[in-house]
Amino acid sequence: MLERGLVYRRRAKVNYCPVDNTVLANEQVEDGRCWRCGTLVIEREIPEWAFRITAYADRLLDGLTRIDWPERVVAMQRNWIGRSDGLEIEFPVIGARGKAFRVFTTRADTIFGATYVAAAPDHPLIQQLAPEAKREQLHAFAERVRRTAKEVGEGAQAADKEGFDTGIRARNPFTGKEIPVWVANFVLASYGTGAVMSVPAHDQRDYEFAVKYDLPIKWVIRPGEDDEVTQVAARKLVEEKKAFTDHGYLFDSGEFSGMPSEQARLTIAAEAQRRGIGQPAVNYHLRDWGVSRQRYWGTPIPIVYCVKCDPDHKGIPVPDEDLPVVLPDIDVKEVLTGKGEPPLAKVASWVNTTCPTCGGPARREAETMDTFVDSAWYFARYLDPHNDALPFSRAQADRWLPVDVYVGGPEHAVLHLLYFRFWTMVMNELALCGITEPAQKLVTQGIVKGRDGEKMSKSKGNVVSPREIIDEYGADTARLFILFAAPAEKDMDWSDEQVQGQHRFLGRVWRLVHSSLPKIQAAKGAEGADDLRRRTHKTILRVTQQLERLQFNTAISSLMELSNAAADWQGEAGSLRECVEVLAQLLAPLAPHMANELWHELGRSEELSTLHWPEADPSLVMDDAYQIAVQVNGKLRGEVQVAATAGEAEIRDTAARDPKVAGWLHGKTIKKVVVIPKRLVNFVVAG
RNA sequence: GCGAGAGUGGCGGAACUGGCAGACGCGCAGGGCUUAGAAUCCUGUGGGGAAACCCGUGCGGGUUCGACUCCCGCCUCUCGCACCA
Repeated sequence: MLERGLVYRRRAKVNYCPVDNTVLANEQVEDGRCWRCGTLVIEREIPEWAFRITAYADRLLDGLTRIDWPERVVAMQRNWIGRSDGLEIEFPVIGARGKAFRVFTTRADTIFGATYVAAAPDHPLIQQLAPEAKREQLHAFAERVRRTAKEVGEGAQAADKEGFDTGIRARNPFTGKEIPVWVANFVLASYGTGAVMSVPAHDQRDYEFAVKYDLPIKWVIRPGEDDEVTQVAARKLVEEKKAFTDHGYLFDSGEFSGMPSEQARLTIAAEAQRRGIGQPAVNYHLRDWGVSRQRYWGTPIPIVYCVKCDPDHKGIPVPDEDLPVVLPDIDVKEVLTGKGEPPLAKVASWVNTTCPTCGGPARREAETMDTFVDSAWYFARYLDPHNDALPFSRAQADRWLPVDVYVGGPEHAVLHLLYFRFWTMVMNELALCGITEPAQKLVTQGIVKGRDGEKMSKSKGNVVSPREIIDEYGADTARLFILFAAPAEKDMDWSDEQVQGQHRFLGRVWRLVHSSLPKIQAAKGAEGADDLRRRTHKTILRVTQQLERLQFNTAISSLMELSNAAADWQGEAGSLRECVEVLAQLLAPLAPHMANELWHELGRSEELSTLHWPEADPSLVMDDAYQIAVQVNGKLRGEVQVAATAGEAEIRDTAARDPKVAGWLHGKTIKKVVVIPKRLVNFVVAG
């Protein structure tokens, strides 16, 4: 990856957690706080290693259309990558030859309405071009913005809009008018070009800023081609203190007047390009993935520094034959200073090494990688865990990958699940595997909430451990409870009563088998087609399907139904035997301990997980008679039994003869009869 | 504000592709077993009504013989993102 430029060392402002004493990636900061401990993150400038995930931004976006992942996760990733297509264009500075503010805009169609330029307070041109008298104030303003941003936490509730006239003047390249250049606290140096063209009439943010500082507001887009419509719209917007941000038609925009927004955007961009003052540009919200961590636990970064061969401190990769670099076996506590220094730096015997190029003394990189690096590819290591030459062999990768169904939590949508996809694309590029997407289907399971209905957390003290149920009722009950309570992808509430309910179910199955034993011991094999056998085989079919679809809750209720039917059964002992055996087999994935125990009680010695899954006998899955609902004008009026072989006419006649139905049909004209085989008959009558 | 998802009994939740709404479980009520309890078993359990029946899947319309399911317009809730130009 180093050779391919996919990992590089940079000096950058990083997110730093002062409690965990480590750097965090952008994805690992939630609302300005550390994802792990919730501490407000501070900004620090530390050199670090970073993965060039941004080089994959478009591939990460494209791939989303080819995988079967929940819409929610797909949307979050799309959002996070945040591709934005627009135009970069220059606003020349008046009185400073050759200097210009480059701005990024997605709304080139509104350029005739750009009445000022807003730059980030620390934009490089500001200090350089601002009049002498203003420099100090500008500097103070930039300082203040930086401090507030830190206090509020980046991305937290936005501070009030604040700005400052720099005294610099620029020219709107399309209107030719002189406009002021302001600095504003809402313009981010790290996004786009660090400066924007402000169109207060058509951008809410610019509008609020312009109102506050009394800057001109110029309308250039109107909702229709008609003046009157525009007047009405404008009045309403002024009343609501809103900018008109929709697309529409241009006016007061020179030769572009009358064009619809979409067309104008392209035409204006082309014109800017023709004049050599701008070109199309794409921006992403996604940043490169900073992976250096000042921790012990993590994969060592396999780089050494040699003063002689590498005076710029760029790093020399550890040669393949010396990989992997493993962590030294030390007592971690002894090297922790609590000051955020990498613990490994304190381990002289490990840090000091020889340079792979010149053989002279060298130092190892003492920082370790983000542990998300490990989780990005562990799935593939399972394919070939004993391979000590490669992460895994290509043959195994081709045989197994991609993962068919991956189960995880939605809270990792832009963390693990993003890195996971990126890493797979890199592995593909390195020809380690042939796939570009690691998991075809993603299922996001819900979380179990505490007894108070709140998300479990140690600080709230509402954590319920599965251990509690396991100790009191056993692991089978614990499993059934969790699976039964709600569909897999839904959050569920903890419920002590439901736990007991599952325990009772297992008790019923246990007693069912034991009370059946004397009856079925001497029984012949199951034969014929009685109700219980039909039910047994239908249940096989249903449960198999439900398990494949991960509908564990309904699979369990199907088993409950079968168990209830078996308990009531008065017929053939052979059918009962078959039923309880099947019950044990179908229960095996859900409550394995009890299922195997029962299997052995039934006189079978195998381990259930080694047996073939039961198969339904097709002849027993079909009924030879059905209960059919009878409606009159769409209302349920009766129920009749008809043979499976009955034709439409026969079904209709049987239904009409039913005494209850006949009462409703009496004296009416039948206008239409709808017959849905095996389900219902509907008589449409009048009069 | 933007994006995604969800609204069904007292509760968790069922209902394949438009075809008997409420499966299964919990809870509750009544009963059996027991000196009593625990456990367990049986019966009942959407609302109204004595009954025949009527009403009922967030609200209002629509399509259809028939709508929890499809269409249009709202409301509420949950989650995610949010000064990204």
